[in-house]
Amino acid sequence: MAKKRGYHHGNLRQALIEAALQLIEEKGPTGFTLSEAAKTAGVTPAAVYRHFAGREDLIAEAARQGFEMFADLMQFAYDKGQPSALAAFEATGRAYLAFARKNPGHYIAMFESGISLNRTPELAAAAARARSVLEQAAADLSQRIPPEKRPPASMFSAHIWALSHGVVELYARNTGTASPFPPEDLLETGIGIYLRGLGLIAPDE
Amino acid sequence: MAKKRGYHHGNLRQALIEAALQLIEEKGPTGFTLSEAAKTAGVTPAAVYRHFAGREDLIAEAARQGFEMFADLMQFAYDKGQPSALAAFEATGRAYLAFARKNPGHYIAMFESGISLNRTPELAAAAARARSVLEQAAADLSQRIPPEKRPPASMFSAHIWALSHGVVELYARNTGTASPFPPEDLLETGIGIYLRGLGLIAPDE
DNA sequence: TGTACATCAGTGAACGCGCGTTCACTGATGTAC
DNA sequence: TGTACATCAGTGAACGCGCGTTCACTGATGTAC
Repeated sequence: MAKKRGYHHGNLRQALIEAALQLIEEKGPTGFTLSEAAKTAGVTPAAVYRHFAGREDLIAEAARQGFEMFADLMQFAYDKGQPSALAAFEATGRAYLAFARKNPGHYIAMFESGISLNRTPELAAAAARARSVLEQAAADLSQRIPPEKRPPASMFSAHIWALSHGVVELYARNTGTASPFPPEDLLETGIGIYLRGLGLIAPDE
Repeated sequence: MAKKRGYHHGNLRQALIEAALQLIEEKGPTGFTLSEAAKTAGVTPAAVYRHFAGREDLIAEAARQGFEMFADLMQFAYDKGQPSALAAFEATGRAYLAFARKNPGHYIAMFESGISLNRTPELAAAAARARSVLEQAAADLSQRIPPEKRPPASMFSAHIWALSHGVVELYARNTGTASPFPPEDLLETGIGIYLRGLGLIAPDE
């Protein structure tokens, strides 16, 4: 708790972002309104305009912070898995799901809010950094595949990203599709089979 | 064009669904409004209530029709690929992406509108049928794997569904993430590698 | 240390808007005789 | 074939609501002297 009550809020900008994240998580990107975020932060709707150009800008900033956290987390997981390229790669997969689970508001703002990643240069940069961490992990691991059978690292990482995102969207949210398996298991086994397909894990492992 | 103009519309129910699909496609699930769907169909908003309980019901019906079409399409692709289990399986993968591409309104209503699949028994049944087609294809193909290494068919199909859905969401929509590869290629190569991981395709194929 | 003043974060009232939904109604259609 | 009537799909006006945004303002804060 920073200093709060009083005419001046102290740190309204961040408080608004956090209110937005909470509301997005609770009601989906549709349900989020600028007015309610302001009310949650204990402030008049008009006050929001001291810090953001409008509703969309607020979402974009939430998404940007999400990508920054996401990239940091993936980078950390990747580093921790070193020097084993395989361990590092699998750690990023687990980190992906963990991030989506722990920060649903951010995840939704990033991927489900319908916001363009090119809305601001800062947002685009954060998203690009996140992508590059995954691509780096894929590229490292690719080294072990004979060049002539090696898929481009960007394709490799796109496969993994798509699988991870699909698991999150279909099985880690309460859409009524009861997951037949825990999402974590689903992702881990899926990645395992995929890596075996690339010859990166022995067939009988 | 069925008989239209006049006090009675003729087939307002379906016209409303089609208007809804078009609007959902254009503006996302957020942008869709009952009033605008009514206007698009050339009718007063109040008229909608002769056919639907409300806004959500209209979306649910659009989603239901989507799942029916989807299940039919997958079944058709699967049958066409027979008697080769592998060909049948790969055909359903391609059919998945083709459906998402050709019927974005349906796809969004089905997977992105935030509607619960258990909202009505009809919707749940349609969704279950779609799932069962994919699971059947996976089960057939699994027969070729030695039982002790065979993953449950429901897991197998969940992997494929998640990968397909992820490719659609991340790379087949204009979110600003320019796809590094055509989504079709991405999905086909991804499924190929996965199947190789299961030992269903020879390593050098 | 105390006072005057500039800054600017947040107020509160107001706006126009389109939303989903309701209601008593109207008039086109189809059927019974 | 023509008339009376029941049905019910669609009308149009109205509602209360919360939205995003604007505006002139106010009063807390921090700085210069």
